[in-house]
This record gives sequence, structure tokens and C-alpha cells, in this order.
Amino acid sequence: MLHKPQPNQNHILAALTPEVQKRLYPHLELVPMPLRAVLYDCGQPMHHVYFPTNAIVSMQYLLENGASTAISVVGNEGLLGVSLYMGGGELTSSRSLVQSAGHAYRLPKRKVREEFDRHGELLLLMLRYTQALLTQVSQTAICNRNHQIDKQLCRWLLLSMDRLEDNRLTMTQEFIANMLGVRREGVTEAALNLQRLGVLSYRRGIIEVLDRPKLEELSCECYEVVRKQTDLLLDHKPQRQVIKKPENIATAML
Amino acid sequence: MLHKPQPNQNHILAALTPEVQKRLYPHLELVPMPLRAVLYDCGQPMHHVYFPTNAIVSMQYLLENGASTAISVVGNEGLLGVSLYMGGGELTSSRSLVQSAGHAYRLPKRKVREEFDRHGELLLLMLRYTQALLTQVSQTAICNRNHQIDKQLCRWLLLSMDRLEDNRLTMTQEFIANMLGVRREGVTEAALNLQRLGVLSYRRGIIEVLDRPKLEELSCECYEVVRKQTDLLLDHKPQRQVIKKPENIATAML
DNA sequence: TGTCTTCTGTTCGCCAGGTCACATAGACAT
DNA sequence: ATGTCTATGTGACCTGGCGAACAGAAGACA
Repeated sequence: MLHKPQPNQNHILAALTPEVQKRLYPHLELVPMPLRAVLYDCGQPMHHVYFPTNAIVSMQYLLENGASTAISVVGNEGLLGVSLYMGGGELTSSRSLVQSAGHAYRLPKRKVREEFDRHGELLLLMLRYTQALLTQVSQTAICNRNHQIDKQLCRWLLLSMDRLEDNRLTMTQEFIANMLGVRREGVTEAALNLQRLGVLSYRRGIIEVLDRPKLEELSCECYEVVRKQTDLLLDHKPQRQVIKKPENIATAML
Repeated sequence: MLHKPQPNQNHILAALTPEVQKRLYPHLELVPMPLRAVLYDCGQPMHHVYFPTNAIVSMQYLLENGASTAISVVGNEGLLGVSLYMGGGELTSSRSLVQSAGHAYRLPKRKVREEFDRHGELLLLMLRYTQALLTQVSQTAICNRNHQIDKQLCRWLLLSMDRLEDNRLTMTQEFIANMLGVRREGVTEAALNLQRLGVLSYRRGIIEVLDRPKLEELSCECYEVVRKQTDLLLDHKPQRQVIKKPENIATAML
């Protein structure tokens, strides 16, 4: 990171008109997001909405027996703290965990509510994003039921890649296993296959994607569904109806 | 059904002030919801938001191979057609299928947007419900990953029961299997166990719940989590902060 | 009454992914 | 070099749920 992160790296903030930016930016606070930091934990009060610039955050649900599964991945296309403006009070029932270090800008809940009451651009963007989030969570639900570990690993890697500048991810197999809610050995096996196919190189927590098209091919359909839907919803045009959908945002980001 | 269904049977409509009701009710259209009717299908345009009075609707996601899984259950506590006000355009990526016959009132999208722009009570209620829906879908995702068929069957029956007046459900095992995204035989086996334990009686598509406390006990935690969160969010009080949570809404409904 | 259809019960083999236990191999500090 | 982590690779074994195929039972209907 050579330069200080800018709010505009976050797509939602960037989509605001200069006028609204001028009003909001003075209230944004830049916060570092170190690996494995916990933004919100279950049952804890939330005080800010976070807009990641280059960090990636996972939302996890936990079970009584301690098992956990990630239900969504959030990067610079989105935000965290949905229930602060949806009216769900300030308690969250999920845990938000930094999965790839970076920064985020955050806005205190008071300001978020002011914007909500103003009923302006930011609210529309936030709601649109929430809709995309709902799609991602739904697709994760059906993916969990129907697809095998190796496909899901591909989905996960792709979702993460799309939210990074380079093609290098820093996460151990153990960590991925926790995110997917599967055994670590299962990830090991799937990752080995991907290495044999020349798609990845994996060494002690550092994954390098060598053949992205192949990775997409090996992934389950869920990745594509989520990406297309997200692109469609977050192609921040002035009004509700979006006609064309951009095909290659994901690859263009590399 | 002896009397004509009333809008107030739907909790969201009922929570509106008389003033707003007066404005909206003339535009509500009562529609019958026969078993297995499809309200929206994937990729189809949506024209109304539906407020069920006594019908139960399932939202399903489909896969390329034809498999499907229900990601949520909606009854008189909620509404269908979220993306009409969240700004996702008019296309839905899920299918909404009537799971228990009844009626619903529906509001044309034009009116929904008027209400949205008005930024009034209805919007707040709709957003609050959307938050509850997100919780339900998230919990379903983790449930799909971690819990066994028999527990999930209990969860499903309870979620459905809470949205009905009596303790009798009309659905075949085949149908339930489709909803849960599992084999029919798996449901047969789980249902047999429940019958042996005296929790259910099951005869050709008609399920009678005989011992509800036991059913709750045998269910996975997911039911409780969703119910509590839903009660909390939809306990339609004037403002955002809700302190106490009502414990027995579900059973009181019987 | 008998026939047809739909729903439920049962069985058997198979496999992905779970648990458990342990072996190796980078990374790093002393 | 040596020891100590931590991350990855491997194996043996078990189980829940899948696929397929079929038998019986309850309604529907002529």
C-alpha cells in the first residue's frame, strides 16, 4: 500500500454525487483492518457502518456447538452493518471477520441515520447493496446443500479474488475450512487437485491463482450467479432500471 | 374460511396507522393463493408486493440441474416482492411457491414506489421485515451445512405451523423433500421417527402435530434463532429500539 | 367393485465428507 | 545446526444421505 486509501476505492462511496460526498466525507474515519480482526460479534452492539477500500470481510453465522460458516464475502463493492439502517436495532446475529487485511472507512451510526432520514442517494445505494447481499446469502444456502467441497472452494477463491487487486490470497487451508464450514482435510484435498491441474500454487498460507479461467470452469454455478446479480445491482446508474449488464468486471479488475 | 380475509390479518398491514391504512387499503387487491401456485418465477418480472393473510409461501432457489431448496418461509408476518422496494429492479432470482393455500392482499408496484418515496411507515416496516428475512436465509444457509434431515424437518414443520391457525399441515413428504432439498426417502424416515415418538400423525399428505413442545425439542437450534429474531424485529413498536422480547408468540398463535 | 393413481414404507449398495491419529515440511528464532 | 511452531499431506474407519428399484396402502373414480 503505497498511498493512503481513498474513500472512492469503495464503490458505494464512489457512486455518490460530489455534493453528498462533500457532506459525508468529513465524517468518515479511516480504520485499519488487520487480518482476523472482528468488526462485529454476535449479540454485540454496532456503532458504525464500514465501507472497505481494499480489505475483505466475511460474515459468519455461528452455531451452539461452535461450528461456523461464512454466509457472504464483502469487499470494496459493499458495506458492513446492514442492520443499522434496516431498522434491526444495533445488535447483529452474525460475526464479521477480516479475511484479508486492508483498510475501511467507517461512518458513525448517528450519521447513517441522518442519511436514512434524508432519504437520499446513500440510502438507495445501501438498499441496493442489501438486495445483492440477500442474493449472495441465498445462493450460499443452496450451494451448501448441493455442491461438493472442491466446487465450493473454487467459488470461494473467486469471490475473494474479485475483491483484491492482485491474484494472491493470504489464507491457510484451516482458515478456508472454517469459512466454508468444512473439514480442513477436505480443503487440503481439493487444493491439491487444483494444484495438480496447474490452477493454483499453494504454499503455507499463500495462494497464487495461475489459471483463472480454469478456476471459473471448475467452480459451481453459484459464483457466476452471484457475480452477475451483483454486477447488475451495483452498476450504479441513476435509476432503478438497468438494461445492459457488464460482462467482464471481474476479470477487468485483475 | 368462513369470513372474507381481512388485510389486518397480515401483521405488516395491521401495524400501519389508520391514516396510512386509509390511504393504502383501497389499492389492495385480494387474491386467492391456491396450493402450488407460483407467485414469481426466476427471471420473471414482478408486478406486486404480496401480503399473505393466511397463506404460506416458500421462496426457493433453483440450480441448473433442476435441484431446488427453499431458503425461507413467508406467512402473515411478512410479505413477498422484496426487490420491488429494495431497488433491485423487477426481476427476481428466486421462485415463490404457495405451500399452504389461502389468500393474500397485493399492492401494485406503482403504489409500492409511491410509498417508498413517501418514506413513511410502510417503508420502515418493509425494511424491518427484510432484515428478518435476511436472518432467516442466513440461518438456513448454516443449517443446510450442519444439521441432519430429521432436525431440519422439525424446523420446517415449526416454521410452517407458526404461520397457520391450526396444527394441521397439508403437504406430502415428496413436497417437503423438495423444500428441504433432500430425498423423499429421507423425509419418510424422519417422519416415521416422529410418529413413533408420538409427535406427529401423518397420513397421505396431512400432518397433525400432536406434541409441539417435543417437536421444538427435537428441532435444531435454527428454528429458535429465527423465531426469536423475527419476533424481536417484527414486534411492531414505534421506534427502532426494542427492549423486551415476547417469549410465546408462536404458541399463542395456535 | 375393481382399477388407477398417488403417497408412503423398505431395502441395498455407494460415496462424499465426517472423526481421529499421525507424519512431514516450511518458517523462524536461538 | 537445532528445536519449535504452524501448515500441509495421508491414512484408516464410520456414517448420513444419495440413487435406484420396488412393495404396499390409501384415496379417487368409474
